[in-house]
Amino acid sequence: MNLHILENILAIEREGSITKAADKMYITQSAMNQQLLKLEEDLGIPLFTRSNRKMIPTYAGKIYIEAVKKILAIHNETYSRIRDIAEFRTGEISITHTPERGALNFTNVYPVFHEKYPGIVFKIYEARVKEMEKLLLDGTVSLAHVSVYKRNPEFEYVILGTEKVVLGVPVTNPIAELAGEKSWKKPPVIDTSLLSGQKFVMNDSSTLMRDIIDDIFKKNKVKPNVLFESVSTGTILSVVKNQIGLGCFPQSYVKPSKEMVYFSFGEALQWELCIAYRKDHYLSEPEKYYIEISKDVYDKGK
Amino acid sequence: MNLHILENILAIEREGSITKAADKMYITQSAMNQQLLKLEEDLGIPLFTRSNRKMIPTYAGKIYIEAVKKILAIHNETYSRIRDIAEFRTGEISITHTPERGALNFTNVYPVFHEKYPGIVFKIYEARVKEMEKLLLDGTVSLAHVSVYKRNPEFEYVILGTEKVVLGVPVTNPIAELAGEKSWKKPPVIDTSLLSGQKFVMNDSSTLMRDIIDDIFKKNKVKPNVLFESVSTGTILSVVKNQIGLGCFPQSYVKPSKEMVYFSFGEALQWELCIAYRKDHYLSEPEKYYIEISKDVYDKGK
DNA sequence: AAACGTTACGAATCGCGTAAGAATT
DNA sequence: AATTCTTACGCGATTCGTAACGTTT
Repeated sequence: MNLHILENILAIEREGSITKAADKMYITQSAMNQQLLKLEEDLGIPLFTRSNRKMIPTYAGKIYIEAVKKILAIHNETYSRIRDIAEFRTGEISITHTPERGALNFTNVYPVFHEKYPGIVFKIYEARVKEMEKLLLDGTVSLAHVSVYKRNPEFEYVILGTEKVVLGVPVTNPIAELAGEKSWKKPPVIDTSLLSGQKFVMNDSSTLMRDIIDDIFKKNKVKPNVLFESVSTGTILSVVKNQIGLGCFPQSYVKPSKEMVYFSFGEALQWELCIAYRKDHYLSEPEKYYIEISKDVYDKGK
Repeated sequence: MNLHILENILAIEREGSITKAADKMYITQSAMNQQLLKLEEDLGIPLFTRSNRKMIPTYAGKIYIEAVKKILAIHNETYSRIRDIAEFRTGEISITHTPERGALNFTNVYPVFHEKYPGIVFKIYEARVKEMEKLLLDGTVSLAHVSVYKRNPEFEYVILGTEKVVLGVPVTNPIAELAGEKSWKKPPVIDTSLLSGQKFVMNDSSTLMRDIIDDIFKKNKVKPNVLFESVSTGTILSVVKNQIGLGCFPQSYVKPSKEMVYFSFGEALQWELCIAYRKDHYLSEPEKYYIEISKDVYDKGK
């Protein structure tokens, strides 16, 4: 059944006549009549009482007409919304990032983006790196701000930059002497054999960071003394500053400090900061633009 | 465009695959695919991103799907309502009557009616007899409880009974002596020549009653002295009882009274109590039933 | 005679199924 | 090789317009 019949029914009611309604809708009386008769047959009840004077809706007709009005209202609104989307005037970019990292990046990128696409809203999901893959695969999210240690062949990655993992050591720890004056500028590579038995505030086992650290410690046969775990990089930093134990965090958190010094793990321990999306995902113009300015903002930030 | 596509779109989303959705909906993958492609072409934007893994709704797709859900909800509700109407389980009878008369009849008829058709509601319009014709003709109302003095060829009339017009005369008026003891049982016919110059409380000129009285007075060259007019039969009765003047009202208001006596105008002044409807109006089963029991109730009331 | 709804019929269009193609796993 | 979406093509159903018919004013 053709959708036009819905509008035509309303026309019949408005005009009070099949002939007049047909004229208004640019079809023949015959077609209009056939549409109405077929509809009435389908419903099993007349929608109008035929009077030579006028087409008058029956009780069923009134109910049907009310429904048609509601449906057409929804239909029209939906079509104009979708037309807006097609023209990038409105839309949604769903993106996921980790609680600590993404928000930072996002607040720098968003104002520039909003300039060009004021109608597009971001739907932000916070998730650990491991969960992000699920969100990308099931379509909950189209983009993910992610630190990549091991790539997944189902995804495409746009590299914003690389970041080393840094080891923070309290100044009161004997190891700290090996760091030199300006370790915050260029952290020297640590001799991992020194780390066995050291007290550590570890990243929570839900984090990618923890996987990576476990990985490198296992390779180098380091057995750390884990005091406790935390998902928060801030907590880890403050534990180190308070001379309680050693901790690992991304390079971007490094700042000159009197309470701690920094070491790196060399090339072995670094990851890529990426925006990831499914290989089969069609990138919309706004999404492409978001990725572009993310790269720009990251480069300027250096 | 076939309406089935709406349900099919939801199936594609649910199943995450055209093939599976097609199986569920008992059509071929090909047909399902063609429907989706055509719809997407019409909208000018894809509704799903094709992944070998899954069909994932795009942002536009999500919006479309939401709209479809709303539309199908309205559609289903409407169809079940209309099915109920077709089977007389629910419905509406729109009827008009005069403020004084109809309500009385209606309260007697309604309980019996409700027994058989509990789902049918009455939509009651109060109107003067003269306005009733408009309401019937424009379809606002399908039935009218009406007192018929002159028939209209556009309407069909079901006669419930006839009713004479009665003249009420205060006992203190000299004419009252002519009435005899039990005028409330059988009002004697008045000699209209006695009425010229008498004080009258007249029915309002919007009423059919007034037209009829004017008619008969003109024929008999009676020139009444009109004190004032009222639409309310109750007012007229109380004026007569208070010995202020004479008044006319339907026979059904006659009761034994110490303050007034009754006369009739003979055969000349009587009308038919009817239920009227447009000749081209299709009477539904409940409407037919309502008319039947109206007749029954009227007959018993006598 | 004019206006309007209904019906008959042929032509154009639409929608579906079969079957083959293309791409991915 | 198997699965899934896409495309080609032909058949059958649907829909529309022309035109005639029936009824009312």
